[in-house]
Amino acid sequence: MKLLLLEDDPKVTDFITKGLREAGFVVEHTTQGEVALSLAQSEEYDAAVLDIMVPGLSGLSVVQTLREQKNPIPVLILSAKHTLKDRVSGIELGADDYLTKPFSFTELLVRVQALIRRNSLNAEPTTLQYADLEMNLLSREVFRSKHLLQLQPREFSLLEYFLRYPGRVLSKTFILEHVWDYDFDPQTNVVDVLVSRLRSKVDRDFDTKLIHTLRGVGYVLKL
Amino acid sequence: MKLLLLEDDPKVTDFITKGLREAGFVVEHTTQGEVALSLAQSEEYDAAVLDIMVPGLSGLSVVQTLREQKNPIPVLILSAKHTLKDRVSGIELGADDYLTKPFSFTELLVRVQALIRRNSLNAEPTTLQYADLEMNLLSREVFRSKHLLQLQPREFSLLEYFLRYPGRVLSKTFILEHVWDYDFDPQTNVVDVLVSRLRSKVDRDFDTKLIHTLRGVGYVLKL
DNA sequence: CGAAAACATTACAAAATTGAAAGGTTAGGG
DNA sequence: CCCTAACCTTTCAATTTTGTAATGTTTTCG
Repeated sequence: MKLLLLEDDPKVTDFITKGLREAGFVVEHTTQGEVALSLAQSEEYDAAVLDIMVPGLSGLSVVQTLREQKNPIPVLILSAKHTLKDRVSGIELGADDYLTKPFSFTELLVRVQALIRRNSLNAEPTTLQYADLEMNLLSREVFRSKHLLQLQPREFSLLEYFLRYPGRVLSKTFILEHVWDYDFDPQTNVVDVLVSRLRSKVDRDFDTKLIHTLRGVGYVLKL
Repeated sequence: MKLLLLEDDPKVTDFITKGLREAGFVVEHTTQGEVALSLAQSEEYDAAVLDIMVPGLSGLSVVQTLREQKNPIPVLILSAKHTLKDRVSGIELGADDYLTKPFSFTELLVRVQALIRRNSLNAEPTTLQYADLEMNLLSREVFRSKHLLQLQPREFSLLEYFLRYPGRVLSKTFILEHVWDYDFDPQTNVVDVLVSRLRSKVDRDFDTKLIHTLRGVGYVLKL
């Protein structure tokens, strides 16, 4: 785990780097915002701890620039002031967390670790699966037991909802709202037809059925 | 960073866990394959180090099961034997790396760190962008300067290739091969038509054009 | 048990997407 | 400067996808 630290106060720097290194982080340190920015752009770091008040480019400017460049590196802002205004603008500019001096080292460590963990967990899934059903959202391929299913866009969309909410009943209203973006009843049986079509591809050729009907309630994906 | 270790030899266990903990890893240890498997399934670990020769379920079986369950956790296999056969079967079953005893601790550390880093870097991107063009592969939305473009499937596919190879010339043959999966010339101007349609959505309403023609060569996405 | 409601399936029609062809435009070599 | 090849755009037709409606089936409840 590699961290980037932007801080100009030698005492604070020493205190932070020592602690973080003991905790197993590789820490790269600089006192200049410009350097911090170009280091962060290398995309080699797992998180950045930036002090607002440094000579040259401030920590806030660094976050701002990084976010403009769509750089998702987790950023923790350090500040001597603890005015609400600063806190708000830090978060608004794209920082993930904010800590005001003075702070205990443990406090910092906990937050940094939380940021890194959150970051890796928050990644959107690219595949959804349930039982032997597998959907790859990037390639748009769907497999049931290694067998490729050829789904139409609407069918894909419905199955995506089933897979995002496995075991949960999706009402017809929910389906109309999400698959079609309708907030009214089209007075036809579109949903029934779509479910039927999806079933013919997902369930017809298999013994264990995955799409079940709950009369008067909706449909569920379950074993 | 949390690691899972499957190892039954107390001396080796001690040697490895101490070193890894000093290097900042949280190490969870077990001597039984079954336990290792269920721990790995919790998806809380950043990597697993598995010894092949342990009582009960072997390290190889653990990897195999994990891979069958599509668990992408990076796995390093440890083995006393260094026969080619073992090495091959370990990698074949889905392990990411292989180390034979005896080994130096540094050797192990380097490999584990490499695995974790590689894993987080190898993640497929979910958005592609170039200049003010932005494509989200998961939501299938495309924006140019915050303005949503309504692309058809074929248009989307072509633009995806442009964005995956920005600045690189895509020949008509390349496009036929990738967007259509043709390995022959259909003798019509489908490619020209598709490029024209894409341009009308991507470039028509904007001053700076992104799709350029290279007469006799192909098309490029560039500023 | 029988009627009504909810659901399933099929067939057909409408709409959207894609491919082919034709005609116009541009660029570059002779 | 003209001719030709490459490219661009538009139009039309074929195909694919989606929506509607009709008909058949199942379940529930009096």
